[in-house]
Amino acid sequence: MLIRLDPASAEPLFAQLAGAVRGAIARGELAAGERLPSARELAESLGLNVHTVLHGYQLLRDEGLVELRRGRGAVVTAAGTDGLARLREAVAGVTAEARRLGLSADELIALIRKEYA
Amino acid sequence: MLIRLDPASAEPLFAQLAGAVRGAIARGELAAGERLPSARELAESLGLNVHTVLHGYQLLRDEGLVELRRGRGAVVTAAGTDGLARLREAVAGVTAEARRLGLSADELIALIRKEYA
DNA sequence: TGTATTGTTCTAGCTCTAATAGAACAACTT
DNA sequence: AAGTTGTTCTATTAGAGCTAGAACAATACA
Repeated sequence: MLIRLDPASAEPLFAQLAGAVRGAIARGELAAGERLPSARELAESLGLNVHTVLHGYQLLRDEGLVELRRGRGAVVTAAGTDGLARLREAVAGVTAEARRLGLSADELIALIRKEYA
Repeated sequence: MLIRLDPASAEPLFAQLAGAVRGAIARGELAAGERLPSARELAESLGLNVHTVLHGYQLLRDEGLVELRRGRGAVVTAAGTDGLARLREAVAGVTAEARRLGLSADELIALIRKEYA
């Protein structure tokens, strides 16, 4: 799993890291049960602080995509791997775009219904 | 044009302001050539600092949505409408993906609302 | 032309978040 | 039993966002 981070981006490093893992899961590059590198390991190879990596991992845990256990590390959950993950990314993209355009949830949903009909 | 800001949001005030104007343009509430309130005026009515409003205006200018001129203020440009087209494309992509996965419109909308919350 | 309006630029200070750093600790693996 | 790994704690640094005040330059308009 290749991870590229942009320190100059407005998006925080921990969020970029979480996004990279999220995308890898969505694209099927990471299967359920698979282990991510340990935080210390990944921090070393990315030139980041351990806390920054753990921050990203904890974000993924809060989203239900990975499980964190001491001594074992971060493991991809089964819920994170099905086709819904891909859809979720698409949904996130659309909502972000809609938000960026200042649209409310209802306004976006009106567009969706129109498109679905 | 009604503008609502949430000071508690993680999104900066200047970005929220820009988003509101952006949405109004996308929805056709603001036509090309129309003038926005002056920064001092809008800052007063929103309870913000002039610099914060100008920061938002300058963001819109960098995006090509408005033109800024001293003595005249912020004027909506003609290029202001293609953002909506981009959103429409994204919406089409998501609905296609959802259909492919066998989701109903309501199931998709549930995801959208969850994402928007 | 003269005057008011409006964006531009500058300095300054405050607050909060992100990121780094080091350390001790608890749970799990082997 | 020993090593690995996430958890928690305190602390510091750097930068963004916001506010504030002032002076300035270009435009609009009477």
